[in-house]
Amino acid sequence: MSTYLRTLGLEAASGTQSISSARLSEVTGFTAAQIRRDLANFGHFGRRGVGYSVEGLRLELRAILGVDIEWSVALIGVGNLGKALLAYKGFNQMGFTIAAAFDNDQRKVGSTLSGLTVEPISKLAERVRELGIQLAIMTTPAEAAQEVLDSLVASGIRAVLNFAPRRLRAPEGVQISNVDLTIEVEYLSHSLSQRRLS
Amino acid sequence: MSTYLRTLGLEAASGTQSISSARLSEVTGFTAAQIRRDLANFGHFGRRGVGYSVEGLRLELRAILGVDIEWSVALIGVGNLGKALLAYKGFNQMGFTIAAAFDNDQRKVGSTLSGLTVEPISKLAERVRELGIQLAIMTTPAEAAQEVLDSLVASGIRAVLNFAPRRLRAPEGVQISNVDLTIEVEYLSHSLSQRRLS
DNA sequence: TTGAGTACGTGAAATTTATCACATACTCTT
DNA sequence: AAGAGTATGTGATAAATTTCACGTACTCAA
Repeated sequence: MSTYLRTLGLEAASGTQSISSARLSEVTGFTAAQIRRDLANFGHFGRRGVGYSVEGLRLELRAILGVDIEWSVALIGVGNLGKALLAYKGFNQMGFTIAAAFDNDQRKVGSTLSGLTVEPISKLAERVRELGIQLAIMTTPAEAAQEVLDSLVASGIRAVLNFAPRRLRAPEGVQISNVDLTIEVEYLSHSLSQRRLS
Repeated sequence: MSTYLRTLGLEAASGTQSISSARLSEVTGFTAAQIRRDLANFGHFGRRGVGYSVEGLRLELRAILGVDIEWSVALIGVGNLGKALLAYKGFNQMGFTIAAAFDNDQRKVGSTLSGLTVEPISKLAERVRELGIQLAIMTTPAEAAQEVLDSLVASGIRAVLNFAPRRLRAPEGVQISNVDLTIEVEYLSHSLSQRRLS
């Protein structure tokens, strides 16, 4: 659904009013049937013989993805990856505002990055409450990850995007999404290796 | 398979000789049956009644994933994300060496980052040949992505990891893996939204 | 108004993926 | 040596996902 929304953004920018599943298929690479099925799952957004209204579908998808409202996000771990995410405009465009940044390294605490002052992790619970943060992005070292997650859960956060290469244990009701950058590269090296053999 | 390999690394570090699918299941979160199926797909690595040899399985998985040899990688686009990836040690640990970094921004060309001098994209084909690069990571802006990919393909690269939020068109035989950081966050905001409704 | 063209939505079929359950094979103790 | 315990590998089964194919609904031109 994210991909569809992004594609619709491009289409809207180029002035298209209406779009068919066939056209979406061309651009996104999914099959047309797949796209129709996906969309029909959430409601009847299209008109037969016509297609989908670009603007209408954008609004629907925004609501489905929950990006029709602004989300406050905490970022924990201001290493290289953390800094990159802080500066990354894609989140803002999608309605995610990184409202606070935390790190345990005394040398980083107090410094300003992309307009945010880095705070110590001990302030986490307090700031989460103050700023109404519901979502966290973890870019901590693997060793610290579980401990940080426990703090996050304790402060009431219920959705976490984890970049640390470690599977985390969280109580029921806390949603964790893991991103492992090396997995993707390994997939490529796997297919290159396979190709070599055949 | 990547996850299994990473888990085995941890187990090896803590001195375990042999590991069962049940134990792997605990740590990785996949079901034991799933793990056995996955592994059996590539060969008979385990011993009944005993389990898998941690070291033996690591070697097998390394070979399967193609990380039993060193890969030379080119990085194109030295923005924040590019810098983060350059400094990211996970790639090195897995046998990926970023051998060259490229950018089209004149202000960046010539600067040194993580021990690499940034080169202009015009040098791409030449350097790919010289360094035997087979794999590229693209962290360019979306607008430049397709053009850069075409250059990469022309210079003989056949596997690309793309962080630019745009679906790329590549000829048959060129493997492209897309990473879109916002998709993961949107998935979380989607499930938070759903939860609110119920 | 009618007919040709377009394109969604969706049952049905096909394919893929995951789970179950157990025969097989190994280890260790008595 | 035998029996109890453990754990793989894999047919069979179940579940999920994708694709096919077509009825339905809309547009436009003549």
